[in-house]
Amino acid sequence: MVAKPRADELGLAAVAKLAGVSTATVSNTLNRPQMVTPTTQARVHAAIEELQFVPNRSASALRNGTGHLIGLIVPEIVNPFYSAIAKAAGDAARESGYVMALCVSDDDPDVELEHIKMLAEQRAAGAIVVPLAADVSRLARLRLVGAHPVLVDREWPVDDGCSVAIDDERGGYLALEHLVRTTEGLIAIINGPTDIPQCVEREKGARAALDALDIPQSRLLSFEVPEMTIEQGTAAAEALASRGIVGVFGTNDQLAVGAIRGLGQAGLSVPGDVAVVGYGDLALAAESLTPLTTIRQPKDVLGRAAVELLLNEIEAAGDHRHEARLLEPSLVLRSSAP
Amino acid sequence: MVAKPRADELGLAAVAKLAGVSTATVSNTLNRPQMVTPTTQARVHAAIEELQFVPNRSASALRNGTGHLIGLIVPEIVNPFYSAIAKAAGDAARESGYVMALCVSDDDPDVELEHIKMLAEQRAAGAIVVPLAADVSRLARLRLVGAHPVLVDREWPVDDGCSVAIDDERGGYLALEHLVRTTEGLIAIINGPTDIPQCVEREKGARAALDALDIPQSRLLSFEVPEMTIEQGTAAAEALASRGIVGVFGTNDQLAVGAIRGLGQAGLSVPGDVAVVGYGDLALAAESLTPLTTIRQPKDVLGRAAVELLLNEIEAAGDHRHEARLLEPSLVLRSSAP
DNA sequence: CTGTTAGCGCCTTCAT
DNA sequence: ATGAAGGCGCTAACAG
Repeated sequence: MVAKPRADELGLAAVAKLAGVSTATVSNTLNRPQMVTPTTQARVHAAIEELQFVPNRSASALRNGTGHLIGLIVPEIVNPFYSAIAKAAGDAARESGYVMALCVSDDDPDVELEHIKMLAEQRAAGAIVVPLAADVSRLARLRLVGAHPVLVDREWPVDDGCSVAIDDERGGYLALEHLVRTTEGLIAIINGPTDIPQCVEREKGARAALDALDIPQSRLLSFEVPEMTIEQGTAAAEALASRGIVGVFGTNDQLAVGAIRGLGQAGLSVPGDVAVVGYGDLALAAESLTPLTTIRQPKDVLGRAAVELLLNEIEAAGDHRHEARLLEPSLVLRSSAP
Repeated sequence: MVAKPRADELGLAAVAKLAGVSTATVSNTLNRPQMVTPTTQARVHAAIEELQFVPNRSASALRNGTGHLIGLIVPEIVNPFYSAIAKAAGDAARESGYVMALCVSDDDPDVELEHIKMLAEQRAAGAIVVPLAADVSRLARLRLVGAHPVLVDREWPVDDGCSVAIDDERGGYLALEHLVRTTEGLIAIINGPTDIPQCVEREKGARAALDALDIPQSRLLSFEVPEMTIEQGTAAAEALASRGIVGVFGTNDQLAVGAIRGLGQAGLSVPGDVAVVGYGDLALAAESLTPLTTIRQPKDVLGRAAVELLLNEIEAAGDHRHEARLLEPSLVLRSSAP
């Protein structure tokens, strides 16, 4: 048989040779230590050290059909909500020995699809997806090559995978519950477009709080704005100022911060005349001139949970029940609505 | 010869069989189209479509010694500066067919090292690193396995790789030039700790502007704070308010926004009594109650340039001159210092 | 322009 | 507990 010149010089074979064992033993030492005598392990590790051996994951990925890569597909990354998720998911991935590919779809379905293809080509073990379109069928591509998709902030139309989300209805409930309990009079909800599911859920929760506390729905005035920005919040509050409101629920922190400004410009003080509650607990909320009472979303828990569900699914041999986890938001009290 | 049951059913071989060509032709159609007759290409593509064939990059990575993965190592991601870089780098990577692994070191050298190891194991083609420690020798691990490290925001001690950075001295120069040209009187620079290189550079540039314009250094008062936060900016401005200053240069946007608040609390108006310039052009700057004049850092250019340098180095056969690129910041005029 | 063939480095059954 | 050997899917020589 012809000798393999390279294999003896680098790679697992070289380690085996130096340690005086076979390649299988080296592989076992690395992946199933309990199958190898401690003494042998020590010899192997010494050889690894000596040769500066770095295992080649492409090779094991090829051999095993799947590797230690997972993908995270998000619409944006320059957005504290998503970057917090990315941070948490990346930490969890690393702790489990996985590398996390960052895929920013930039609100473009074509880009999202391109990322899905690339992850499929890399034979990623799975992907955590904050999907753009209601149509999640394109994620099927991933299943075709053995990658497991996990949804964030949306559930599967048919029970076809794991998902994690934050209970937006509950968040809306908490916000309004606080406002009605601490004020008497008209409250306005400044909300984004109704084609954003989160906006609908938050308002639904807000109105549910009214019902639960036996308060007429007429106490809550809806005000819809086209964009969820500070400017729109300011404009909305200026329009609302003359209506005699005592409370404002901005369905994200930008709207709420804008509302505080608009109220101020209209001569109303926060929280003296009007209490304001936001949603999201971005840095913006704490850093605002009058710190914002808001709904905190457990972004880190969300990110870690997504990875956890994904790894569960990967490691589950064949028996695996998909799981749809719903996380609880919480109220953070600050000056704007004490 | 014994038949290979699997290879005929999926993978490149199956495509070859269906298209009635050899595996080499399929490979060529995919990677060197110019070497294949258009007619044949069409047949191959039809077969690919038909079989829903997804090439396996682990296999080609193994074969080629390196794959289509690059890493981005950053200290944080929940920070608009780094997330903007990540966005740009990720876009550039995707456009070139690379997947980008996000590695957040969380200001921990051990975590950074762990990421380096993992990228080495994956045989990443390269890594873009915003390094933590002054010691970049650990990046050598990457070179050992054929991965090319590119530094961001720091140059190589010895000319041993490519790097990109933003000219902080120039930024400081621009900030102070603007302040001295639009005011008359004492200016304060509120700066972070001198062990942060960027802080030193920015102040150096600020003082260089004074020299260049023949203004005595005594017109610029240095004020150092332990942390570059809004709170510290506020505190600094309050302390400075009684000194009769007419201008403030906050060496990041947080300090500048804080300064505006502190000045306001001391009864001084911005820009009426005092002009304020920040640094960074974060969303915070534009969204501040009095929008902030600041120094814009070309974060997107930085991210794309890093990938460009990296790919240049990867694709350069053997002849490659390392490049250290320095990017120009610019002044963005807003209300705080018109 | 296209076909044949020999591994890339590792893992895992099968034997010992 | 350890050794031997085949092949994962693909590419780059070389032949034709």
